[in-house]
Amino acid sequence: MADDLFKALADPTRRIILDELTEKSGQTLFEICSRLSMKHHLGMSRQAVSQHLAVLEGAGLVVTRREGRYKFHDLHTAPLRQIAERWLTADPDRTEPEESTS
Amino acid sequence: MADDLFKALADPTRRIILDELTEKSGQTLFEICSRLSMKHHLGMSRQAVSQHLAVLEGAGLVVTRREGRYKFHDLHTAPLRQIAERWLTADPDRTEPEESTS
DNA sequence: TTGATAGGCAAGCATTCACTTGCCTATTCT
DNA sequence: AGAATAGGCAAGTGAATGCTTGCCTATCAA
Repeated sequence: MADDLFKALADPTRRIILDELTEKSGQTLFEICSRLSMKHHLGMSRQAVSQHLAVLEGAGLVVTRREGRYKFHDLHTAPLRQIAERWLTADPDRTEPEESTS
Repeated sequence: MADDLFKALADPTRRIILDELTEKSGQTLFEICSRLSMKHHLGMSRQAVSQHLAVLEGAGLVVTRREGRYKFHDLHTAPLRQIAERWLTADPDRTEPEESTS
């Protein structure tokens, strides 16, 4: 379960997709495709992006809803919350938490 | 740079190593090996574990110090802090942050 | 109904990745 | 010095991963 999450985040393209969905949630596959192509110069096939979205959905980071022939992809950040906390609990090196916790 | 971090976290064995270093920082390679074998029933060669530690060190999650013939591995959680925050900033679905932020 | 748009399925390919095996170096103990 | 301990380097292997290509389904507009 957690494995899917970390594996999903392991790919740079998928992280960019999350960035784009953060900027604008509820995008279609084609919309994400063109954003990757335009903004990030990633010339990938539509299927490649579709597969990435499937992985993200499998990890629970993206939820989808169908409307007619459109399928909208929404970001779901809930699974991210547990990530860092797994090792930050015991936290042996609180060297630079931030500049002076004001 | 961030790529090394996410790639390092993508492997379940490496995450367990981080768990073990969280429980007790400053372990040697052999100490980690036997913990993986005993507690987690992971019968891996010493080199396999060594390679995992190299990946974790490359990601900045583990720092090492040599003393004589021993090499101690310490957890360094600083890189973890930036992870979740990357997509939690805009945060479109604050559904369940925790039970009532008291 | 025809054509265009939005998306899906599945096989194939090339690279990456985790792990092993074999051998080598460095430090410590007797 | 010699043996044991702690670790490192590098080539090889099998499986997983990212991506492509080809074809198929579903919805909407003309």
